[in-house]
Amino acid sequence: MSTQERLIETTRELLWERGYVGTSPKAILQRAGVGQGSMYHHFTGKQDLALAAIRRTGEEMRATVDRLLDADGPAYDRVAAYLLRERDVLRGCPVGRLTMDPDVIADDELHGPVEETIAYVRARLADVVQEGVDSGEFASHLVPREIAAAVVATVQGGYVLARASGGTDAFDAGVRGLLSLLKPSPAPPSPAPTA
Amino acid sequence: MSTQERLIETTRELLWERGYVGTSPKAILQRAGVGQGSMYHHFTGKQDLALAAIRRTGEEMRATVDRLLDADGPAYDRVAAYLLRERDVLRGCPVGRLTMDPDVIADDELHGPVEETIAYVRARLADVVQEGVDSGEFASHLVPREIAAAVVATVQGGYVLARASGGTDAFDAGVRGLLSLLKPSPAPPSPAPTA
DNA sequence: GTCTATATGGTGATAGAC
DNA sequence: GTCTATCACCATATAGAC
Repeated sequence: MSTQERLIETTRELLWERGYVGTSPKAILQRAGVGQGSMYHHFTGKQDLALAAIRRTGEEMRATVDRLLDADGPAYDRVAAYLLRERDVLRGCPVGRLTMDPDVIADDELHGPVEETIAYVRARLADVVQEGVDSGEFASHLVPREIAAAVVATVQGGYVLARASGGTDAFDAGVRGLLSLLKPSPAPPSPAPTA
Repeated sequence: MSTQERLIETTRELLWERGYVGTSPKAILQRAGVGQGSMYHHFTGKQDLALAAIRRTGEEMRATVDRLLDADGPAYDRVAAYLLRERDVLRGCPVGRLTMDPDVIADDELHGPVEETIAYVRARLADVVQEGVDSGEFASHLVPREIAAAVVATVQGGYVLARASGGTDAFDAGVRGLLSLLKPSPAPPSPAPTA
């Protein structure tokens, strides 16, 4: 792996662990095993390097969401796949956590990819919910973009609960709670499910 | 207000805005208009001052939750009151945001009041949901502590969505989405609601 | 490309005068 | 109680040798 790659990957790790204000160039260089000169050769500074790292993390997340939601099957199952996917719960969301970073929010460049990534996930989930409403799988009074927001919020907030309590149970509880609310009723005998 | 009070209140503000790693003693002193000596007279250091600030913020939050959930009325209305209460959405949660702070999570003293406060809110909400299940207001298959976790997570995650998008709409959407899922069905004619 | 100085200002804490 | 040194160390960036 090139020096530049190592810098980006190490920055991604540290941004995830400690956020932007909590990550110093020095810490990145030490963990990457790279000298200071290399970083300022490939990037203009901390912000520029963080930008490359955040963009890549955003791309990765969008790809993951695509993979989960592009699957076949009922809308409920795809939403459930998103909610139940394997996660490093106690580490939190590498994109979402940046929203609590004052220097990220204050910087349009850094804020951009964060905003786009979260918006993308919400939009893709809203589409799936819309399909579920259209097919009669979900109640017609449900508003897809509201349900999508609730789904993403449950995940993002689940990380908060998990980290607050020091365990993953709270995350799982929130997800199960939401799924229990979302689950299509046991379906009265048979009003032609494939209609 | 005493110097000590000013320090605590200013620290609460800065922890809310910038988190623990993003807040320096110097910044606190400047905003509070206090010299360095005063801080080290009243507190042993940054951690000690932050602890006082976090404890107070936690107490305040527990009091707010008590006020909202102790009200009379259907469980749904009380949960809705919690979800719909006035909030400074774009500032996020002064307690929840600390869970993303690596130095808070790594420090048992600082972590303590954060954990207790979030656990308290979840427990109080779970009690309300349990009442709703017991009274038949909510479906019997719902698990109170799971619904409570979903409710708190929706709020905590709603802040993330709001800050990511730079507006409060996403928060409101998530809350409305959850409430639409939670809302007791329009109630078939009249199976004695006060039974 | 990568390295090691070097520089300026911030961080977190202590010392001791008033 | 509050203030102003003072301190050792870190943060971020630049300069220039190799």
